[in-house]
Amino acid sequence: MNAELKKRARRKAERPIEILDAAFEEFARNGYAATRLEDVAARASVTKGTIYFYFETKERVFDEMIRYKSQAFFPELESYAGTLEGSYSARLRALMVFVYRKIAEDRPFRETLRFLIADGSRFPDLVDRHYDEFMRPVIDQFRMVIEAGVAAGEFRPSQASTFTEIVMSPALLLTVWSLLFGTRRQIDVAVFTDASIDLLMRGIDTSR
Amino acid sequence: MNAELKKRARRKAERPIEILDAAFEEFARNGYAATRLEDVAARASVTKGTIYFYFETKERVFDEMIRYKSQAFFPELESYAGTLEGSYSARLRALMVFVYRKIAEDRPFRETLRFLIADGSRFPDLVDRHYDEFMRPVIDQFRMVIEAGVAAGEFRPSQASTFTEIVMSPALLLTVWSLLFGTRRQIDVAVFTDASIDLLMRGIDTSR
Amino acid sequence: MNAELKKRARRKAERPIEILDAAFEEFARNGYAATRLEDVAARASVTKGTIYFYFETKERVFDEMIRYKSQAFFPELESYAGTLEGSYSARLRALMVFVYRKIAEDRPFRETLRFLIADGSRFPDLVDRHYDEFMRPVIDQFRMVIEAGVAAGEFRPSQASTFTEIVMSPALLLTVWSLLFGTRRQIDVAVFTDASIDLLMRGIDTSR
Amino acid sequence: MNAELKKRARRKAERPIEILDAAFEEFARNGYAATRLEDVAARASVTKGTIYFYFETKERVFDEMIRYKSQAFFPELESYAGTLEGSYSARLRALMVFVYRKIAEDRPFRETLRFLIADGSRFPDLVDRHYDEFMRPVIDQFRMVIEAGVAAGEFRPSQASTFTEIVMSPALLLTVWSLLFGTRRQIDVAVFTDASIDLLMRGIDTSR
DNA sequence: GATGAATGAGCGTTCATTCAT
DNA sequence: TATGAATGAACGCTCATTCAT
Repeated sequence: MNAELKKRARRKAERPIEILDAAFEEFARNGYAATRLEDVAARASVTKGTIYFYFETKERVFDEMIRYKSQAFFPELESYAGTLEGSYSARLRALMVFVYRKIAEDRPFRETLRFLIADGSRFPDLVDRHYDEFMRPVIDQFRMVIEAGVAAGEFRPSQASTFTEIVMSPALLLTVWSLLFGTRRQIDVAVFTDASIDLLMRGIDTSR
Repeated sequence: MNAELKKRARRKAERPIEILDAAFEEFARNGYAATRLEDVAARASVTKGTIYFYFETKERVFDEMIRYKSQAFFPELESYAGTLEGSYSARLRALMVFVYRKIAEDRPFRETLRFLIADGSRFPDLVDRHYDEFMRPVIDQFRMVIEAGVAAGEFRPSQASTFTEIVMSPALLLTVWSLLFGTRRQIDVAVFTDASIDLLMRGIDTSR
Repeated sequence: MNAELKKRARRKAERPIEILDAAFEEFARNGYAATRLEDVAARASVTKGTIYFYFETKERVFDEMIRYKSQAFFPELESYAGTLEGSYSARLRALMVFVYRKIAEDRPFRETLRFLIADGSRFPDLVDRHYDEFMRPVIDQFRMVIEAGVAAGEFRPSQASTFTEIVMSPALLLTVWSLLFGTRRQIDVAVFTDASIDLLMRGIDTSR
Repeated sequence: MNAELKKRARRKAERPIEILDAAFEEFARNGYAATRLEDVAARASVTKGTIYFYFETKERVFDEMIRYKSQAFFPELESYAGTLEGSYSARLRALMVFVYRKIAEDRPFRETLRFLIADGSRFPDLVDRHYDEFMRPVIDQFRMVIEAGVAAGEFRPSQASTFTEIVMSPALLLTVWSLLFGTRRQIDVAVFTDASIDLLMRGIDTSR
């Protein structure tokens, strides 16, 4: 009976998470407005009323789902960045591989981007948060490596340090591609990443 | 009375277009599901019934709005590409400027991308059409210039010709940035374009 | 050109009839409430506006359609009744055959009954009219023959003269059967008529 | 509180029935298409939403209302038929009285017939069901008695056993009369029944 | 006479939200 | 905690009716 109790307690504690997981799937499938809380409830194996026990409104379910699903890239990134070593070129390459892979493989990240593009105007806080906790840290890490590389004479001085966004733009394209075409026009992430790195590092032009 | 007649006739002919223009604004503001046809009607200064005189369903309004708003980049691109001359490097730069500007300045293009990212799964035909009439033509133009440049020995052989998407990815980032942050974190398109071109042409790395 | 003019004039004169014919078909198919004037118009090869040129409202279209479709049985019946001769038994048989056939074969009659059963409460005048111009005359004719037959000693005195409805009830059953089951459970009208006549004339019982 | 609970539980269980009862009244008054679910709801003292909690569509409300209202004549008839005894003539009379009374007194039966005549084409299953559960059983009972009577030499062989419908046709006339004229031209059921029985048993004709 | 664009009231249906249990 | 019956506002869509041409 103690075991039973514990199981129940554990389940109780996990309820909100189960609901948010279900919400993620449903919102991802239909978008914010077209998702019915009833379907979220069904997917989480609870009833609508239960959702309202844990969350005040549909907006809150969405909001907290996003926060829950998009948390924790920041520390991951920082910690990875801390391990970088060797030439700045190697560091930049490694960072790009890391970020591209994250973006390409992390469905929650991808769908969060979809949510924010679709309904960001209704949830401006989430957009800001996404910038602060994903976009900016990534840009900052790129900038730091690039600036250090320039200082070390390894990279030529260029706009790349002011527009670090450029360096992550192929990764974003990968994401948008996936959001638009799903599995229909899949791009080989590894090869695409290599190509992007190659291009950004060495350029197209031979006339230098 | 002749003037009256003409005005009426002209208005009649323009009704569907006025409705689609209004639909664009409302769908852009709220997304597909959260847009009320009543609001579209009000913005177009007609009543709900009138919309249904011209369009069968809300879906059709959306679909035809997208088609109407995203038409005609293809010929524009082809015609521009036909005027390219000079070194392949110059041609590629010119093409990038042309495409980046289009993407950056054309709100219908931007919002169409938002629509497709948000509700593409409900309108797969529109997604395919967008690929066929925008993405692929752009990619093809880039590829042609790059391959010619490589053949002429002006560009080094690289993955750039197999992953031409990379070349347009900064432009896509510009779009997504705008969709996400609106005017809050605006990027200077001209400078960003220059930077992107510079980077893609010459690369970051100095070690060559 | 004179011919053209005449044709046009004729068509013009026939327009309302064409509309009422079309209305009959549509109302028969869907009932009053579920019929769209647009469909009536289409079937009559005119536009909705034209219907309103000839009829004030949908109710009037229905009303006039019923009057048009159910007219003229009265004189037909009277004139037929005038031709009856021979024994009263033969006259009654002939009258039953005449009435049964009319009911069985006349789709407008059948559908009118459907209309009145379905929407009679909305059109009480039509119901009264149907009674006055169909039900009562039929009953009266039966009654006259029966009473004359009784007076002549050919028929036994019975309730049949007060409840003449009974004599026409098999015909009504035929109608209802058709309205309910369409062609699914068709009854052979001729044989059924004979059987009904036989039964009503001679009875089931042998113990007399 | 226990009383409260019970009352609530009972109400909950009765809700669908209350709705169907209300639906019966409204559909009977206006027909299927012209009935507003809002009025059904009001009559049942609930809101529109509640109806949709119990029934999927307006069609389902109608369908289930018919099934609920027209159930259970079959067993009643069988059980009554089991009690018949005495001469076949007496049995047939008794059966006719039983069926005629049922038809005359049972408003749900009458209105069901109206529904099926009016909207049967939209609900073919209901029409079939009505045939299987009302028309055929009645016909079969009549046929069995008549055939037994013929076998016993009490009835003369006639078409009455192949067209048993004739025997129930006066009852159907009674129904149609009521559907058409309501209380305006009421027929005295008892006397009409007697007259019908008399006529069908003995016939009009004296010339035998 | 005839058209057909336009209206607007109305209805079926949905769904976020509430609340008694 | 959790349920699920109940609500009611809202929205897509329909269609009888009008009216300028």
